[in-house]
Amino acid sequence: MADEPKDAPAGRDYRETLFLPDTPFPMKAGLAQREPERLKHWAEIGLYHLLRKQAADRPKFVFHDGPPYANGAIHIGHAENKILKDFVVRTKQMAGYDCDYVPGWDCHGLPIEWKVEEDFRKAGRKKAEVPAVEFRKACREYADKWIPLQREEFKRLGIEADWDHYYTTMSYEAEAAIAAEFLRVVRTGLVYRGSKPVMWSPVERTSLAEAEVEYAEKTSPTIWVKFPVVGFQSVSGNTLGEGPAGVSVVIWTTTPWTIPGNRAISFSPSIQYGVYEVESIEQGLAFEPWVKPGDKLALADKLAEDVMRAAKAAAWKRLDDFDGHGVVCAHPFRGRGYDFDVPLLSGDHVTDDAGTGFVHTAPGHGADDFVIWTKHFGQEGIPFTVDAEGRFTKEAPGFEGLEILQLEGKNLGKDGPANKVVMDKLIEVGALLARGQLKHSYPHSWRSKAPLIFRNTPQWFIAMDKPFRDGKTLRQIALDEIERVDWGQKRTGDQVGYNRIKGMIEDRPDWLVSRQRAWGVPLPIFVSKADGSLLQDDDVDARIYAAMKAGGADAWWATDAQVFLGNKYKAADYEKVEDILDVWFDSGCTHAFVVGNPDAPTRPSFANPVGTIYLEGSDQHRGWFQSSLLESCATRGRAPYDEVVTHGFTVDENGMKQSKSLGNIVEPQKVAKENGIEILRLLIASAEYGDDLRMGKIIMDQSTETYRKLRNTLRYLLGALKDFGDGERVAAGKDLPLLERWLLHRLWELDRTVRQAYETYQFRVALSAIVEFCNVDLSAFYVDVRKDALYCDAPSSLRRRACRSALDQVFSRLTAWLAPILPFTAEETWLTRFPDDVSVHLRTFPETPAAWEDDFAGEEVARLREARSVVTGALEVARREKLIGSALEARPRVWVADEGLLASLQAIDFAELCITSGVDLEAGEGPSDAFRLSETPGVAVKVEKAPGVKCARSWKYFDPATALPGFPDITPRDALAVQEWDAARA
RNA sequence: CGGCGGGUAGCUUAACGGUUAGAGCGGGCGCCUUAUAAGCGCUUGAUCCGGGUUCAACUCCCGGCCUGCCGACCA
Repeated sequence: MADEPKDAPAGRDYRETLFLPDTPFPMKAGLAQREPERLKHWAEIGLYHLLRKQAADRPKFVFHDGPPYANGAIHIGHAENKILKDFVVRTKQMAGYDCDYVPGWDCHGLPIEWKVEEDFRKAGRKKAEVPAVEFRKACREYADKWIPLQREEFKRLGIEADWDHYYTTMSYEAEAAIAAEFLRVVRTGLVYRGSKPVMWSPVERTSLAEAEVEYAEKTSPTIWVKFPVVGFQSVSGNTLGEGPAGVSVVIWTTTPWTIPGNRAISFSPSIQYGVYEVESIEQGLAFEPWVKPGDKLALADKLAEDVMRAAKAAAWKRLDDFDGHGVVCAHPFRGRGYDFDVPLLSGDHVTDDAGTGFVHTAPGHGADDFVIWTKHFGQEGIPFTVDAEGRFTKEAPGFEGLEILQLEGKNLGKDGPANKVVMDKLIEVGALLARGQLKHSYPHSWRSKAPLIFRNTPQWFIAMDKPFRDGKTLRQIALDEIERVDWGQKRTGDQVGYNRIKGMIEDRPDWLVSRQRAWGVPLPIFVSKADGSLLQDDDVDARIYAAMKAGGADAWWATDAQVFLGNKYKAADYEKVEDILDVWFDSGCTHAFVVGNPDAPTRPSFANPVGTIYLEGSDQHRGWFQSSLLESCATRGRAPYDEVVTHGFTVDENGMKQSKSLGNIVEPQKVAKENGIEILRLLIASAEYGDDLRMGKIIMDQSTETYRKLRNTLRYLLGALKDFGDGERVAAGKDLPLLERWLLHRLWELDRTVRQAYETYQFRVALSAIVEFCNVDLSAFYVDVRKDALYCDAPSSLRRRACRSALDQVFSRLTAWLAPILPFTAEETWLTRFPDDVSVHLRTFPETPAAWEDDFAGEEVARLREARSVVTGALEVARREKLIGSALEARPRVWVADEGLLASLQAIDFAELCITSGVDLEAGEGPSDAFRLSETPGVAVKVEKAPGVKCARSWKYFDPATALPGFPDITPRDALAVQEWDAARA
């Protein structure tokens, strides 16, 4: 083209003289392929270490990673969690902190134990036959297999972290630290031995988790048993009048063997009870019923008839109301070793749907039973009536050694003699009212299919309500700390998280920390056989810690007790506890061995932080938030965090839980492969993540659209800023045209919005402000208006230089603000413009000069845009009427009633704003047939066709008489630009 | 069943006891062909249901429906 004769006045193709956007930055992102390449590049330049090095002197902000469980491929919930964490870490880093991120894994616990057990079984070995050390080794290997796999999946999400120095709860160091932490708790005096009924399989001699239990049909005996009333704890409120003489409270149960364990009877205050007297019994029976005329029975009114029929009574009458409050009964076996009182306790779990309305309560053999008993009497008085094999102990006098279930032979798992002997004894003492059989759903082991029992077992607890530190209890300290911590108020402005954790800590029972399992950290304690006290000795503790640090938790089992005890104590005098710790205790200790004490951080970037944050799903109020809080309050008297941020869960597009059976699972790996992970990151950033996060095709498509818009905006900026340099820059000031003053003002506003939103973890607020700015302010207005100047003005034009200077500032901020959310695209954009720079992620958010605040420009342009919208509306009508196509074909006549607005419009090039080839401004209301918008009164528009000829370069219509010599087919402005262009290439 | 949340256009969301419930995306209809698998304009479309408080309710209260999380050997 440059070879074309320059004196050819007309017909010259001016296209090459335009400054159209020009950039190698592709419109199509190709995220799925490019993201892995970028990750590789970051790994090669050691971005993580560059970040640490660069921020070494900055204030430290601690982000402590809650460890996911090292089992299975990551799912979308992991992705949401890790991506939100990444947003926090990156925004903090770019806001000027040193925000280190050490990822971790939770390794102990049942799920892995199950898997490993299954592997052994497949290899033909039962768990009981596998030596503990070998079993634990297999568990460790199992976890070790998953960690690198999950790590790679997390990396693929674009998470910036110290992936080479992650923590695990099963490292020898961690296991030793966890044990040491527990010993610290022991020193507070909060650890005690109590008991609790658990699901127990006598056949397998083990406790079971709820998930190991399945329910199956079983036929059980049912018995109605009389408990004679012997007195009252309080005389108030009873309506028996003449007293308790001769009345029996009747209970019903399907487990006769639990009668020796009975310690109470539960009733409901909302059920009507009465005292019923038997008048006659059924005749002609093949046996003699146990019920006799004259028997006085307390029963729920609604169930009295059922009971009487079961007992074969023929006639009865209701004597009086019966109120259970304060009533005390005798155990049916009173005088035979069961001489305690059996109180009636008021409980909400009691119903009158079946039975008698009174519930047999054996606190060692049922969950409800245990709860109601401990509510009234604590751990006192709960007997251990059944041993590990399901045999009665000496605490069931008269029944010692009897089996509940058969433990061997063909009838393994069938009823043993216990039920029958107990029933015979009840008959013998005259306490049995009736009996029968019932087919019902009953818990069984999912492994052996044998029936289960609830069995009271000794367990270790951490006391919530025992004063220990400055006279305060663990519950009080935790509640005090809850007041200090921000539970998301900063983000949401509500008290939901605070209320939730507070309610849980207020209500929770003592912390049950012992488990009868294999894969975990032991309770490294010795119990005195003489008095049951816990051995507390610094030297012993030190030996335990050293051994575990060198050999892991295995050292506890592999080492002879005497080695730990040293010379001071005799192993024979102590019981070495074999239980393992609740895995929640493990993860509750991560603050201790990952972040460390303020005075002994595990790494420099954790020293003296200005704040510490935990961010997890809201289910962790029950889990990690709570266990970390309690552990740290017990050992350090303070919460391990200053802020807790929570998120909801990922559900499908209809708001339903994602599950395999519903087939509505979105896999992050698949998203990365098909859409690119930035699409997912954008989706998460645009959601109110405190609520549930919906995932589905429509939402992904929308996120893709948003991505396109952002990418195209960045691409346009790159194209428009080609070869922009400091020499061209126009500083902010009075010289700046109104539009650029306005644009900088908008950046100033956005800067505040974005910073504050990031500061309060409201990524959605920041992102929507950015996206709206790109759509509404930049694309649909500023860029559209300034395109003419950008493409057609001479490079020396102040207008064009001001425009490019302002766009340069836009570029600087957009790339920074988007970097935490779209780390790949931000990097691609930044390095496209500055290929010699290292990384956009080493930047901080650019400071925005206070001088950019320009309320006048802000309001003025807002007014101009209102007037503009009347014109564009009018143009649309003209277009429909085929008067014009392109806006440049029009020259609207605009009547403005408001003098101030008219002056504003006259002060600028309103035609440029409307992208028309001219505009005629007139004062006044205008003719009645002019176009108006009701929301913008006082502005009227009539569209007229632009006169003149179409400029061959800028396509604006102009008066050819004004053309410069030699350039008859383009406007004077274009002629100057072409001259400049030609001169530059002469 | 109990505890704690959520329910605003097709989607992501804003709003406040008080104009006509705001925006972006999408959809529809056009324009442009100088951001072109782009850009511009116009347009469509919503407070889960039923009561109550109030001059006024998406907002506060009660009840229902749907839905999510939690509910001691699951993490």
